[in-house]
Amino acid sequence: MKVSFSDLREQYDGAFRENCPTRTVLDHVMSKWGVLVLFALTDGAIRWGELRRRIDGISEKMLSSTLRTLEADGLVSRRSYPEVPPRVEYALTDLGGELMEKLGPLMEWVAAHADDIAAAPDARRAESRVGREADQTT
Amino acid sequence: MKVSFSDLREQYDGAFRENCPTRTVLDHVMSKWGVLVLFALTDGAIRWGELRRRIDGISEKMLSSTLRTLEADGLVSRRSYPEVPPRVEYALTDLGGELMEKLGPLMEWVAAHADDIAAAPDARRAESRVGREADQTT
DNA sequence: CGGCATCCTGGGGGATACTG
DNA sequence: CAGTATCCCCCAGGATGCCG
Repeated sequence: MKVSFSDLREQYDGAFRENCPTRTVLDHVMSKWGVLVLFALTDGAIRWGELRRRIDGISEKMLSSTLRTLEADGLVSRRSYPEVPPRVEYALTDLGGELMEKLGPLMEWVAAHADDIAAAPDARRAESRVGREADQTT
Repeated sequence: MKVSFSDLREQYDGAFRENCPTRTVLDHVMSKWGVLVLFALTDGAIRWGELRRRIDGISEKMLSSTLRTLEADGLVSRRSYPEVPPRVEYALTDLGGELMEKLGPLMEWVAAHADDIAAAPDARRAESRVGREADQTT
């Protein structure tokens, strides 16, 4: 492994513990819709309806609740204009922006390899990284 | 936004479409346990029981199913030794290793800011990134 | 030890209708 | 337009038990 996760684990091994805040954040950010909503906001502030249209398949309920969660987490900001008809814009906070910088490379990688993975036969099982000599029971 | 998500979106805007493979991968990787399992494997191959012990709160069922999913995705390899008592080791595949390289910085960031976010009052709502002049209805 | 099989429950999440 | 409210369903996921 090129990345020293050991260091991370030493400092934040609590990530593996149930009560750790990391778990919560992970659950919010990595939730089914969390990533997509955050990702959809990377262009800048957009309106509720636009968000809904951009994220295919999301229901009003989930969009609302996801936005509320992310807002409570301080990752997304909500700004409503006292107009009629009502207009509300959502945007990433500075914190959310930082997060997306980390999330960006990941999304790119996933997008690039999605087909490989989705189409993955179990043929790839042989491609083990462990350099051990042992029988494959399977 | 410092990252050019626009480029990504142009090429892979399907990420927002329901049938897109990206969605599937995201759901698997970003699932409640997916990240933690992958993360726990970054030290190298470890045994089933060890995994279970490392990931606090995971049930046998979820560990098994998560491992099977990730294995089918070609991100994790499974190697069983024909011994008695049985021994099975799991490890990241090359693909899984690549993924974790992208996931690493994210995890570090999350771990570092988890407390901020978890403890986030709605006070942070004011910290909007949009430089617009408008009334805050809330 | 390393699992499946089974049962069961909570809440994630969709559909629809209504409101400011 | 931008939500909230309500109903309801489904399955993620925990608990338990058994097997190779």
